[in-house]
Amino acid sequence: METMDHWSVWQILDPKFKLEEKVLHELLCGGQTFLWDPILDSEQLSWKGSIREFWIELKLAQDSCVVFRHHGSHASANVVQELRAFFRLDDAWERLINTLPIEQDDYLKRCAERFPGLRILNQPIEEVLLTFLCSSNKRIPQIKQMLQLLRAKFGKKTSFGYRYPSWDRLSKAKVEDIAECKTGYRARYIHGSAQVISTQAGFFEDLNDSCFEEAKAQLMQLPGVGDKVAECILLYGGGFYEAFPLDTWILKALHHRYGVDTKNIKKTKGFIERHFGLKAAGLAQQYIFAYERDVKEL
DNA sequence: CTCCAGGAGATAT
DNA sequence: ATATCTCCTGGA
Repeated sequence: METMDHWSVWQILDPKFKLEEKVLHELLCGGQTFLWDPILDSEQLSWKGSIREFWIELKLAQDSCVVFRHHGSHASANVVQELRAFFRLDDAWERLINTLPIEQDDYLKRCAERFPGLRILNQPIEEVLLTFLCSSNKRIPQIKQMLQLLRAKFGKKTSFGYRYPSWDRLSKAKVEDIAECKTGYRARYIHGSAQVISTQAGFFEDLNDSCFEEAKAQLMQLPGVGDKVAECILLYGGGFYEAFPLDTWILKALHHRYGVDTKNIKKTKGFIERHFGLKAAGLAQQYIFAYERDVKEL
């Protein structure tokens, strides 16, 4: 087998897009996406992963600029466009942050200062749905493994790897075959969701045309999609920054840092809306999540 | 060995 | 509404 390792030259993504190493790592390996692996080559850290059909390597230049190279024969301009969308470079992050109570909230300020430039990535919602159907009761390495197996078994093969499987393909898969991908009881969720999606034409298109509440209700009709998973899908795949996934880390943080009675989900959601607002609550969640996993105090 | 992790769903109160 | 139990798997 011939392995033509055909990589483009390294290029700057955007001269204004600079990040610290720990922030880029958090973005690519912190639980938003599960398609990137850190690579340590000759003391230079980089990350290899994929976005749709593109296979990409990212690293930081001396001046902290994010640089990339890509595999295969794609035009660099297309990869740039894809990466700009992925990192949401054209979103007004500064303005979003300004809607958060950073100045009145020392804790949130500390979180934000620990991960400057942290943002919400933009991923295909149909991929994010599969991702977070796999996520329940699982840690990042296990979720990664499940997705890798699912892609290898049901995804389209490309010259460099496997793409995310289509929901059409998953709808024709047997539960047992999905379970072989170490998905466990989630295999039923994936299978069941695939059945619903394949019988509802335009399922994902309708989500894009819906408001947050409507889209959430639609998603929660799918087996395996509860409140937390729905909020993840809407935040990472739907671009709804008001979404605020309540996982165990965040619940612990809200309880210990703000004294919220997190046993009471309604009170908790009320606090979130009052304190963080609806414009960028999801971004606040991301800062807090990254911070707490980093400091491991709770 | 036991425990439980970045949950959802069913059941019982 | 709220609490408790079970559901696969793998790592501590």
